[in-house]
Amino acid sequence: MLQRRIDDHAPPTREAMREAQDIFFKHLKRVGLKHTEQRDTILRTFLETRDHLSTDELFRLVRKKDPKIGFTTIYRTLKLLAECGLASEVAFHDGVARYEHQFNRRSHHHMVCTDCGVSVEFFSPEVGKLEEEIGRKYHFDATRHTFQIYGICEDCRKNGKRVI
Amino acid sequence: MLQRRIDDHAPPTREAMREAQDIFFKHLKRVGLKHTEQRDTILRTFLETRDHLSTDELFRLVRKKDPKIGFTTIYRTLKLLAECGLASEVAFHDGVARYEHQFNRRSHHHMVCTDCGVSVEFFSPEVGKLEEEIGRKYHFDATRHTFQIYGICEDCRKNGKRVI
DNA sequence: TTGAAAATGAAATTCAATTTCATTATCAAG
DNA sequence: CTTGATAATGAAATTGAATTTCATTTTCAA
Repeated sequence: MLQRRIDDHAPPTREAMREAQDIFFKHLKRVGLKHTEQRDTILRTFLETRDHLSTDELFRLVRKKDPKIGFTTIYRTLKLLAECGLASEVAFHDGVARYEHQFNRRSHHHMVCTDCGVSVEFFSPEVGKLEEEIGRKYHFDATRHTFQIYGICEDCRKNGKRVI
Repeated sequence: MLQRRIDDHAPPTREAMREAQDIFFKHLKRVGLKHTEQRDTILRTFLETRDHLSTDELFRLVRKKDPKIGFTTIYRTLKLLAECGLASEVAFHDGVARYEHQFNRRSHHHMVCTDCGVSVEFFSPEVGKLEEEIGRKYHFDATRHTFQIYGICEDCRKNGKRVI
């Protein structure tokens, strides 16, 4: 399913980029991995997006910058980025894993159109509080949550049922 | 990943069972499908559980009652049950789709231990309100939501890191 | 009773996710 | 600088849940 976003998109500043690279390479050092050209290219490409990218979609973007970088490396690098908090997985239940970058982003959630796949971000601090509260109540060490709302967007409602 | 639940479990009354069967067979009729022995057995088996079952797990349970029923029929019947609201999919992100029955169940959410897989239900009416509110704000016709909290349960925290 | 339509289930297929492995690159120590 | 141990890379193979196919059987309205 196609994955547009209807929110605005500010490209990262040079400074933000350097800060993110710093986080990534400190993480690599910490877990005994190496700094490579490929990982850097992938990180930079990823930060320039604000979409919800599947591994394959990021692969296509990275390929424009360096056609020699393989799918497997994208796949593994996304896992590393998720490990150090620069990326997070968003599960929209359309059969593929998607990632969005989390650098300098406010905590947010998504509402997804089940017809055309478009998503909107929304902000809802209550949900974070709920996580903490419920965790405490049931003696879980709550680490994260997922919250998505599904429905039909205005456009799809107007245009009627899609054929494809 | 194994999927225990730590909530209580009341088996369905004979009356509840009949009511659910009624909903299912009315649905079948409505969409022009037929009433079969297999579908009835699958529904009854499903209602007797309150776990979060993968298709394969339900298949194993059904097989005890009628070893001739195949996996494919379970798979298709679960989709039908979801269509008429008797089942709903719960995505715990452990790589398999799970279903829980929704008949005579209060609206609830799950908190899942990322170590051992155990889950607890919790009740949080605020989340439903939030769905409605956000939908209105962004002009979506909101139909459903997913909300899960992930963390480490008390047992796993005490026992330390699992080996398996 | 009957025949058109649907259901069944074993097997095959699909496809994203993940692993394998031979080759290449990184980098800390000398 | 070397060097060599260790990790990274990427093409290809594998995995496994989800889904489809298809020949046969069952359902049920007329």
